Amino acid sequence: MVQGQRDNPDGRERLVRTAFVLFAEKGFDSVTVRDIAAASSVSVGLINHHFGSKDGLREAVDEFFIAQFEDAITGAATQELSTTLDPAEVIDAWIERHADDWPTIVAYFRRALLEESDWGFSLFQRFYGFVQATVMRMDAAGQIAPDVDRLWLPFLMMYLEIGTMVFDPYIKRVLGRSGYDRDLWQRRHRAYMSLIRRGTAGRRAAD
Amino acid sequence: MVQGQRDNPDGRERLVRTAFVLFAEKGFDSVTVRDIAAASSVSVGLINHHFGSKDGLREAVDEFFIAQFEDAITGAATQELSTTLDPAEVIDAWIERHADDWPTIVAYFRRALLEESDWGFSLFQRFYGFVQATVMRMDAAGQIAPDVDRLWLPFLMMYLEIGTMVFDPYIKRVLGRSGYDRDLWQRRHRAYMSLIRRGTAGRRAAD
DNA sequence: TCAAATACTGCACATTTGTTCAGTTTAGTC
DNA sequence: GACTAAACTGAACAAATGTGCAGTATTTGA
Repeated sequence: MVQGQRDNPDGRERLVRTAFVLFAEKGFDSVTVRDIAAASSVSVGLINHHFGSKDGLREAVDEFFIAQFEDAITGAATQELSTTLDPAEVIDAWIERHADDWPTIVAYFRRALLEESDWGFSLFQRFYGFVQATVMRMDAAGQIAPDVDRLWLPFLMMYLEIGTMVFDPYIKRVLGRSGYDRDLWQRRHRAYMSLIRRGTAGRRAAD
Repeated sequence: MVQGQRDNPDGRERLVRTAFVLFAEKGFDSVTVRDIAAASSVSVGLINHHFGSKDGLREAVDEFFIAQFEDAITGAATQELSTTLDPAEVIDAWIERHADDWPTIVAYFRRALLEESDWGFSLFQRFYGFVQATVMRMDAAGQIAPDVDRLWLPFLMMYLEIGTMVFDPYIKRVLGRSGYDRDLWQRRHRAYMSLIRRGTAGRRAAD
């Protein structure tokens, strides 16, 4: 039936995957239905047949993105929390697994944030909830000094987490390579953890 | 003659200021020349008369923005560095002075960064240079531990600085008010300084 | 094998949008 | 007050773009 179509890369699915890449690259408004149809090797009419409108296609692509993103992020998060492996190894494995789609996912993520759509907000909110949970866990473990601002800390940590996603195109131009290159990404993770724990100066009291 | 026009808010200047606000609110592509002309109470033709094209207008608006932004940022930075006043007072004065234009400036800044245009990159680069200089100054003053990653630190600090600019629309929806509200902005600044200096745990060694 | 449902095509249409340009108004100069 | 240059207008134009739809091909189920 209709659902069966999603298995083989024909028509509907090819449109979604192609549109996903094009939207990520150029933004929703800058991509025409003719571009998408041509890149998918189908006719323009097929878009409206399956999705009703260009906006309908966008919704489908949004869902597709969420699935990809969710998979990549929460997969990594739960893995990092639940395993006793060396974090560096976990990161390695994660990069290895998402090397291909990650740039597109990041690019799409950027667009979503820029557009201030409702679902972009829900994405932000989910991220916020995740970081907030991390903060509460750290707090319960006594890793956060009493005079640290509990309101801003989660936001600041979010900035640090999302920063590379949002600014990677510029990182690339400053450093000559992506912040998601294996070694750079690992270094970033260590630098991030270090900054969170003890800032730039002095060494932390215990542990 | 031509230059004299810039003094009184007629025609050309009104177009630039209006377009600045509209671009910041909706983005370049989503604003039509007719929107701009109508909001400026002039005819469509005048845009091409003065700027040659819609892109010409954008360039003029970019220049206008840079002037505003430069003024606001570097003014605050130099003031904060050179005065012996309480930083809180400096921030207060700064907020007071830019309360009106700041939201528009921030919104335009968001668009510029997320569009990946060349001049958006130069904006990023300028910011990067500024933060890097701060890091070097801190380093020279011995405020940075030897094992801190010198490559990532400037970027991470940038994320913290720019974060509120880029994500303020979402902050607004999470907290119910802008991160640039007087007290929130002050708290953010303190939280930022604290995080940079000593992280979340322990107290710093000296000072 | 037949029929109905669904995938798919591609042209036509209406709307939007940036640009052009011939004409009009305004402001400065001698 | 006449002359000129610049500011300004607004209708017309062409290109681009999303959508509708009548028709064709393909798949599905009995």
